[in-house]
Amino acid sequence: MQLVQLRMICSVSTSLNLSLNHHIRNGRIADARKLFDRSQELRDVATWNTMISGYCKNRQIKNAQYLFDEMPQRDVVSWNIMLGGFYRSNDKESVVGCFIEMGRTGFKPTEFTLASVISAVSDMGFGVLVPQLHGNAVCLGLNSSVFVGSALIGGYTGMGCRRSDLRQVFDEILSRDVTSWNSLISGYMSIGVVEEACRMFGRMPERNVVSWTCLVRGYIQNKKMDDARRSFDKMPEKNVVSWTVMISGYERNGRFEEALELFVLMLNSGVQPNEFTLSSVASACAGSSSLVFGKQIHSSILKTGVPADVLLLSSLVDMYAKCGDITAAESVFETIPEKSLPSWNSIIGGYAKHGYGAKTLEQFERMKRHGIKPDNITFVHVLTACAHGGLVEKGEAHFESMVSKFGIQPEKEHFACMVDLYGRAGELEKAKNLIKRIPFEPDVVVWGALLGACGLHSNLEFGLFAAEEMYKLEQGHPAAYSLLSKIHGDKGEWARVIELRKIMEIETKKQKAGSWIEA
DNA sequence: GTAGGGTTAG
Repeated sequence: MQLVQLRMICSVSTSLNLSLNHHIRNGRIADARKLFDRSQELRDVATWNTMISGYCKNRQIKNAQYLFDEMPQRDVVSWNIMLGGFYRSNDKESVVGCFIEMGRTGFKPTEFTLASVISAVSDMGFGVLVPQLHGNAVCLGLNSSVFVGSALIGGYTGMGCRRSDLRQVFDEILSRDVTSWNSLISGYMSIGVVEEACRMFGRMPERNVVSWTCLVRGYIQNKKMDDARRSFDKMPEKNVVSWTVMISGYERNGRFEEALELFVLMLNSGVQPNEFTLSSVASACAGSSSLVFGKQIHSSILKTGVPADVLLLSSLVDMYAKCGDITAAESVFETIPEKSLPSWNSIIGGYAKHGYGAKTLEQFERMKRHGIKPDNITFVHVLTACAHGGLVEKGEAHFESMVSKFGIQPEKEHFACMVDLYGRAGELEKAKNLIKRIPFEPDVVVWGALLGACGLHSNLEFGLFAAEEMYKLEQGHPAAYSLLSKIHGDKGEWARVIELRKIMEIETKKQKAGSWIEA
C-alpha cells in the first residue's frame, strides 16, 4: 500500500519537474518559481535542483544560492549545479569554497564536479593545482571522462605545459567527441605549437563551426593573420562568434581598415553582430579615427536594440575620445549606469589625451569615490595628464600612491611619464635620479623622455648622456640626432650641428634601405 | 535535475 502511494507521488513530482523545465527552457523563470512555490508537497530533490539550475542558467546566482541554502536535503547533483553556476557567473573563488564545503559534507566528486573545479583553479592562476586534481581524477577513475579531459586540457594549457602533456590527457579520454578535439586544437595553439594544431585539425573525424573558429583564433594568437584569414574564408559556415574572432583579431593587431571592411562583409552576409562584435568595431573606429563610421555604429546600436553593455559603451567612449569628440565621449560616459574600470579608463584617458589636466584628475577622484580601484593603465593616464599640465607635486603624490595605496608596481611607462613630468618642469636632475632608481633596464621611451626634456631646456650635458644611452639601445634613432643638433644649435656650436646632420642623414638612409628590403 | 570547446577596453 505504502509503495503504491510512493509511486504516485513520484510520478506527480516527475510531471511537476517536467513543467518546471518547460517554463525554464522558454525563459519564463518567474513562472517557474510560482509553480515551484505552489507545489510544496510534491517537491523532491530533482524539483529543487531544476529550480536552482534554472536560476543559474538565467544568471541569477543569488537566487540559486538562497534556494540551495534552504533545501531540506541535497544530493551530489545539487552541489554540481552550484559549482557550475558559480563558475559561469565568474565567481571562481566560490567554486573552490563550495568544493571544499562539499567534501566536508561527505560527498565524493563526480566528473561534473572536477570539470568545474579544474577550470576554476586554472582561471584563478592556480595552475599548480591542476596536476593534483588530475591525480584525484585518476584515483576516482574519472580521467577518462570527456568533461574532465577537456577541462584538464584547458588547465594544463594555462600553466604553460609541454605538448606531450596535452596529448597525454587527450589520449586518456575514453570516447573523444568533437569538443575534446576542439580543446586540444585550442590548447596546442595557446602554447604556440601551430603546426601540431594544424596536423590534428586535419585528422579530426568531424569538425563543426567551433573547430574552425578555434583554428582561426589560434592563428591570430600566433600572429599569423594571413593564415587566419585564409582559414576564415574556407569555413563552411560562419556564425557571429567566428566573424567576431576575425574582426577583433584585425583590430588587436592594428589592422583597423581590414576590421571595418570585414564588418561590412559580415553585415552583407546576414549575420547579426552582437555586443562583442560591436565593441571590437568601435575600437577599430577609434584606432583609425573613423568618427563618421563610429557614429554610424553608435546610432545602429541605439536603433537595433543590441544590448549596450558596459564594455560596449566604454568602447564607444574611447572611440569618441580618440576621434577627437570629447563632448560626445562625455555624454556617452554619463549614460553608463554601472561604470566599470574600462569605462573610467576610457574617459580619464580621453581627458588626458586632450590635455585637460584638471578634468582628468577630477574624474580620477570621482572614480575612487565610486569604489573602483584604478589599475596600471589608469595611472599611465593620470601621470600623463600631470606631466602635460606641469603638476609636479600632484604627479609625485599619485606616483607614490600606486604602490602604497593600490599595490600596483610601476612599469616602464609610468617611469617614462615621471621622467617626462620632471623633464618638462626643468627638473632634469630629479629626472636623471629617477632613471637610476628604475628597478629594470630603462628603454628608449624612458631615455627619449629625458632627451626630449633636454631639448626643451637646451641642456647639453644631460642631453648627451641620454642620447648616448639611447644609442646603446637602438643605434641611429633619428630623434636622438635631431634633438642633439637642436641643443648644439641653441648653444651656437654650428660645427657639431653640421656633423650631426651628416651622421643623421647616413643613419636615416640606412633605415630607409632596411625598410625597403623588409617591404 | 548537472557538461566540456570559440567572442569585448587600454
